[in-house]
Amino acid sequence: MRSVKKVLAIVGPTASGKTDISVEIARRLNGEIISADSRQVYKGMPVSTSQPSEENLNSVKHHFISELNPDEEFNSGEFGIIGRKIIDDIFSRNKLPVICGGSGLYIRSLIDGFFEEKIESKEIRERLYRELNDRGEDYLYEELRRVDPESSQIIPPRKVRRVIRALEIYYATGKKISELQKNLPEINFKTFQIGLSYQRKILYERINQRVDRMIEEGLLNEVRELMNRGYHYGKNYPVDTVGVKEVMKYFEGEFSFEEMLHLIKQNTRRYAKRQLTWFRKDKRILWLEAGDGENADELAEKVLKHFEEFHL
RNA sequence: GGGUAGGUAGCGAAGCGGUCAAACGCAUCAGACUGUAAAUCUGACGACAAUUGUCUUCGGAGGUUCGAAUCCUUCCCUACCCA
Repeated sequence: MRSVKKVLAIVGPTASGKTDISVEIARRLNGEIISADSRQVYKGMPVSTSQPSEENLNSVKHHFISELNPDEEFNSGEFGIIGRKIIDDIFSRNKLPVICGGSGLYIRSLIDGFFEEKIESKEIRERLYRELNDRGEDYLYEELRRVDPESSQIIPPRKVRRVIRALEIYYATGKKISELQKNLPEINFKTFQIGLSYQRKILYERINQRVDRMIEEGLLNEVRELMNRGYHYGKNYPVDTVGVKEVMKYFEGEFSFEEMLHLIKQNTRRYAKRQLTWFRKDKRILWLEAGDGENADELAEKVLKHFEEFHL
């Protein structure tokens, strides 16, 4: 008989200090970090996405950091599939997988699994976008209602992208997305999720400070470089990122430096709020009140204690 | 001292006799979301009851009117201009 393997996941909103804590823990428990962050996977934006420091990257093995160019597509489904392979591999080397990230959907895909069929059709998707243009979103929604009523119940009419994705799958395979979504993969590990929580006010202060630091660390140069390489938030989704988009608009003269700074902070706060809404819904997460002054070591200590007490 | 423009809910800003608790934007809060998720989308937002409900608001005080944020008088304040 063998016990089910345990995986540790550290979640929380942006600027909650996940990165430092997870590195500390990985160090102590002989772990490797699986970054569950939809933007840190990309190269060329270490400052804007607050990637782990060079030092951290060197001291602990990280996965899904700086692996793709901003014109390469990636998504939560693929992340889950590849991530699970990596988790198996980490276990096979007798190490502990430590998931760390703020992209809720990615984490869900990784630890709970989405259907694994890879369905993507550029042509169909393009056709659907053309239809959207010509006939509007109501038309597409009607189409979905006809083709996959169950999904149309779940997907709000205004969420065009999801309507399109559902239709894309239907036309590419003849299968309904609502049916596919019932085929969840087997997950051979159990995840203990711990969330870092702060009083809203403190979190917002941390966010504001972090944005100021990003400027000092060369955010503007980073974005300039992205632009020089031809990336733009209008055509490369990975670059449609808080902190990048605003700087691009600043360079394009859309607003002043002050306005840009203000907007980055504001949008980051909003992002954090959405993350909290997402994570709050997952009742499996154990929340750890992080307070203000605590350092990564102390917090890591607490996380470890809880992790040890977590039994299946 | 004179002139002009203003003072509206957390801020910005509409409204200029009834349909105004008062448009709209922002901030804030709450929520949805299984393959672009740092994205996309929804709702609440004077107070209280928390669905049709009640109460207190539109610088202050008076007044006109069946009825005022909207008209009149007066006072206070702000900005700019002339002294």
